[in-house]
Amino acid sequence: MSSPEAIDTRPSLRQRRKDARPHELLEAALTLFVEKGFAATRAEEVAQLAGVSKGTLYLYYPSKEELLKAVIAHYLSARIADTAEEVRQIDGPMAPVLRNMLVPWWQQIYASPASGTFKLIISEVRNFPEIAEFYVREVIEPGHQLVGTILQRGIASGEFRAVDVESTVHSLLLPMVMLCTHKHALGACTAHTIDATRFIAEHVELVLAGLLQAPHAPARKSRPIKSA
Amino acid sequence: MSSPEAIDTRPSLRQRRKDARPHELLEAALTLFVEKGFAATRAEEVAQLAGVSKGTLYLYYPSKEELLKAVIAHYLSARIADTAEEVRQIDGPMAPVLRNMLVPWWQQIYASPASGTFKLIISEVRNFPEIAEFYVREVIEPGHQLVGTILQRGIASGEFRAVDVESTVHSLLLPMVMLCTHKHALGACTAHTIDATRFIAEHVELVLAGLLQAPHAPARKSRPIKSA
DNA sequence: TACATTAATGACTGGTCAGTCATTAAATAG
DNA sequence: CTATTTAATGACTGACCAGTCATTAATGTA
Repeated sequence: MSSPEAIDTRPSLRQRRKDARPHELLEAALTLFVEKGFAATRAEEVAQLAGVSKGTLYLYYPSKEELLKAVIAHYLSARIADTAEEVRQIDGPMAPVLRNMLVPWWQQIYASPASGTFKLIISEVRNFPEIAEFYVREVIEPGHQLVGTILQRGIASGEFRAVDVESTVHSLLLPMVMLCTHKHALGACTAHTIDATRFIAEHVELVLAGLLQAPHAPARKSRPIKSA
Repeated sequence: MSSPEAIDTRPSLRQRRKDARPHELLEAALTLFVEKGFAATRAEEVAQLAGVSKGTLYLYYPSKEELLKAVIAHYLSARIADTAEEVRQIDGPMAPVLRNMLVPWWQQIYASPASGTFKLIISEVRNFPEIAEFYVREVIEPGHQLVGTILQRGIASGEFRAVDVESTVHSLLLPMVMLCTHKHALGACTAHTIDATRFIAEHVELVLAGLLQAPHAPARKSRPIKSA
């Protein structure tokens, strides 16, 4: 049962461990950085959670700060670009795109550990400006581009009202980001929970209700508004 | 010009300084905790920004942690309860309430230093559970109660569609909180800015468009926006 | 078998910082 | 003017922790 060739393919337990370490360390680091914050997390805790000693951590990442950057970079290895390509190839009404692509996309993100990156970035960007640059370029801009395009196409076809695109993109996305952030902040330490799956779907429906052209909306005379 | 009684009223420079110190320290602490995070801020920095020595800081607050709690408590000394009372006394349609009370309320919060408390709480609650409890009781619950009541009254009168109240409250508020958070995170270190005043108004309009019963829906397009 | 290489360790070091306290300075009282 | 009280200081201490490196253990090789 032991032909010489067979032996060669076996990468040895040790080698396999070694290959897996960087990822295990990143996962442990994400968990702790999100939970306690970067400054309040000790390097040794990260190592321990990943099942190695502190020395081993520094074998793979030269400093705590580099570890942080690696965490951010890893968990953003973007699906956004792919999704943008998918959307470009769709034609027809945009409402189903929001319902059937944006909603599950966010539901997945929310459920995954990647949801923690938002809290992490919010808490730490100001101390690490490089992260800001990276994050804006890799996540915010592509994301806005994507949703902005969907809205513009809907407006162009007459499906949507001619709303302010910039604001509406924020109206769609900010609650999602806040929801992910909440999960790892207050949501993690009180009974005050939010039914995320439901909220994501409901929110998109509400925005859609505000976006879609009312069938025959007669311009309503606005009631006189009393100043407060 | 110097009657004996007049002398008595003068509280002496030193006394006035002493009275002002706690607030000056809180302001300095808020600024730095929001900017750098609690763990990464040195007690001496806070003292320096408030123009005193480290020893003086510890004369007024027994520990860094107590200082943090005092900051949160102080900047939440709530306007929410007052607003709730005002709203209770209003009758008639609820849309103007959202437009004329909620919008300026958030615009004010956004512009004030209090906007930083959201980032602070997000970053630090998990390390200080007492803060969570306090914050839920003093801010989240009253806030939700207030907005929830407005929505319910609108639905009861037929002004609004019968949406899910819980989700809609979140749809209204989460973006506002995220906006304040953004101001002190990414917004403070990149060119990627959001026109907050405008967004707040537009967002409420968008949600209202989704809320109002279709027949009454004001198919108002871009209404003139004053750049603030 | 002995030797070489590579992975992993954890005791140690140097710097940092929360919190203290003996001392100084200012204000007030007698 | 002297004595007393009160505000403020900043040098100091002890704990903590990022990052290092001499040592150990495991694996591979001859």
